[in-house]
Amino acid sequence: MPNTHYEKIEKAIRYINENSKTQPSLEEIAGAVSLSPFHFQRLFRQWAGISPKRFLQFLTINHAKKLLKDSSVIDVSFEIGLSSQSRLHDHFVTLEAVTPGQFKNEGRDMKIDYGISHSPFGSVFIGATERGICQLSFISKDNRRDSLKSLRDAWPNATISENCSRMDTLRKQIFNTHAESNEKFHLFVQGSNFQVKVWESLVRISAGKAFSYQQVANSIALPSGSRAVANAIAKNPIGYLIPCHRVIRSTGVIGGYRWGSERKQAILAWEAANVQNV
DNA sequence: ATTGCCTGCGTGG
DNA sequence: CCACGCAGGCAAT
Repeated sequence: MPNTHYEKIEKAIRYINENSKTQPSLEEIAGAVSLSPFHFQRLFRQWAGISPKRFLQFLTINHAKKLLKDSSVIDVSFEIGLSSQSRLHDHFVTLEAVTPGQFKNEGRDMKIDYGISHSPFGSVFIGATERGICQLSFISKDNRRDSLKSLRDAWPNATISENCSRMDTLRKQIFNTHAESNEKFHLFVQGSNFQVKVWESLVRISAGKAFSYQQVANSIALPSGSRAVANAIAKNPIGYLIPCHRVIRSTGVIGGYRWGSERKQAILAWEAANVQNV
């Protein structure tokens, strides 16, 4: 899956958003990403496993509203304490967290590997300690350096070294959708108590579902805190595995995303396509 | 579907 | 403490 595939997808989504009023045809969209309708079809089948037409349906406001309606309530009845488990696609995610204060005492001589690899949603920067994955960010050509910088800023005492092959292996496991993988991932994050609480509730949202910021606020018993929740979500250091892309506006608008709203839409539609294949 | 006004909250100084 | 800004919500159109 070359990176150019995702770039085309993203471009198509942007074009659709910008021309939503005129309801562009498939031919028109294909033209906007400089592909023949035939190649456009093939690209989508390869990338998402579904036709562009189906894919477009997953991008509509109606579909998003339906997701919100079907999702009901996040089950937050996990054990109190800083760990939680969730099924995500065909693998499990556990979350371990420290507050910045705790980290100050424990965080000496920690080792972090990092590397850049290629996902269905563009290049990813992944960082991992012995205790778990501590960063996953999507990168574009103009922010290549930022991910490494934020890793260094977050873990100033750590020994950080490049290990592309480890991250490439990890990347394959993370974005693998085949049922036999059944991988387990351990995440190791640093955040305020509030942030961690919010991130934990995100991990409990399974693929193919979506919640509004309001619903997440309800789930942590802070019904008036939707904006604070949005703030906390925006600080999520581990994209995709902490599925902040599954939180959208209550109106069905996909809303903002740290790594670009189009990418959020792409991931959601891709998940929708994969879930229904199960 | 789009605007504009409103909110309460955590965060950082 | 207090001021700030927010990846939001909601009502009106």
